[in-house]
Amino acid sequence: MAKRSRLDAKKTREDLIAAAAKQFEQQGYAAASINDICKDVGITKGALFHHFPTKRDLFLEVWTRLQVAMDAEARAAAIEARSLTDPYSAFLAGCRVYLKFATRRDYQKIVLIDGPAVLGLQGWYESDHDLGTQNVEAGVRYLAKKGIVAEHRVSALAVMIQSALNGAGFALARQPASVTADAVYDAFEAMVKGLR
Amino acid sequence: MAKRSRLDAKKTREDLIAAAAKQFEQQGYAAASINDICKDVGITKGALFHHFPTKRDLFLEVWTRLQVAMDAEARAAAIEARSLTDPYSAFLAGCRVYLKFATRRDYQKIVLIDGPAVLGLQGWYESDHDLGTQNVEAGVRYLAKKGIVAEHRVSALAVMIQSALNGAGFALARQPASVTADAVYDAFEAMVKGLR
DNA sequence: GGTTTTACATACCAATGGTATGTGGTGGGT
DNA sequence: ACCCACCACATACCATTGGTATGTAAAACC
Repeated sequence: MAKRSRLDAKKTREDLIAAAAKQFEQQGYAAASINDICKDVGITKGALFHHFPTKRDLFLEVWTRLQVAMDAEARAAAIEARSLTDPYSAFLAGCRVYLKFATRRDYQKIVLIDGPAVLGLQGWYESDHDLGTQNVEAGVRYLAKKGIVAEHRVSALAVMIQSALNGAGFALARQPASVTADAVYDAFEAMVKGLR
Repeated sequence: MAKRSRLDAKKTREDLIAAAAKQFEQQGYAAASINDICKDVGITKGALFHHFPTKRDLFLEVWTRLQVAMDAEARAAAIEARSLTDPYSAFLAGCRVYLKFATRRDYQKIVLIDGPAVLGLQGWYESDHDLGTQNVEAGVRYLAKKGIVAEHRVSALAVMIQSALNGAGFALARQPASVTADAVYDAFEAMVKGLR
């Protein structure tokens, strides 16, 4: 039986993450089977547990990649908007990206739904990979510096704004949709504008 | 071995729900063992599966009871506030109760964290037991009737307001707390007031 | 008072996440 | 060029899990 080189190992790992992401999205974390993931990749459990010591660690990897992707896109959007217009628009651009991710099925199932249950309260908040929180808080803090919102409300507002975006994403995923993406974004802007 | 009467069966069922609630809160749904719950009550699995066809059904019962308790308290507070002052204060009183529940450990773990993962998107939204959503939406709809918020934003705002309260509850439970309950109230009221 | 139904207990099952161990190939050191 | 440690898997196995099938004594009903 052909044993693989280090380069192949990296590919195996990537395949594993891709297969896991698919299973976690489609079946949910609990229903996603380690055996099924291995079958998808074409390896055995021994290989999987060689790359990831536990199912939770595999999930964490998938979770982190989604968060990093969201972070990158949000930062890029915010930076572009800031150079084109003003920092306030930049903040809204970041929120728009966040809202876009909150409507994605994989992001919903993995990050928003199973994430808290699998990683726990600690994992959710203590992890410095919770980039959504950091970005939103940075945005609100900037608004405070500009005098748009009160300084002492920054933390509380940031938490609530991020949660509002999460909930909006859920609402958009509901079938049949009682609200549209445009309506949500409109309402969100109205809410943020009211903070002045 | 003494077989129980129907009155004892009711007690067994209640004991089962109480033990399950404790386990679900302390261990989380996945880690909570059916065997442990049975051991707590002093019965066997046969009895448990006689009362609840599946672990999920047992969880649903615990989940529903929490939702009903929250609903009752929120309605009572809103009704009292409305008779004392105005409908706007009544809405805030209801939100205050919701926020209080969102800081409770059992409500967080069972309803907010494990709830979506166990019951799924369908169970979360399609269930007519999601009283939190219904109450918040009713409150916002009333504000719209009074001209405080735009009519076409009712649904979107309701979802975001409820999620904002959820997130605020989590933040308040975080150790060490980066925000206080008063600060959250203050920020929440400022956000809602801005909607006019 | 005999029959049905209720409220459990007992025994068992397939599947799960995880572990312990085996093994062939690869790469670095000399 | 050779050796050997290590890497990347495979194989075999395990305890525990949620769930089922069946048994059974007591209660409820006609």
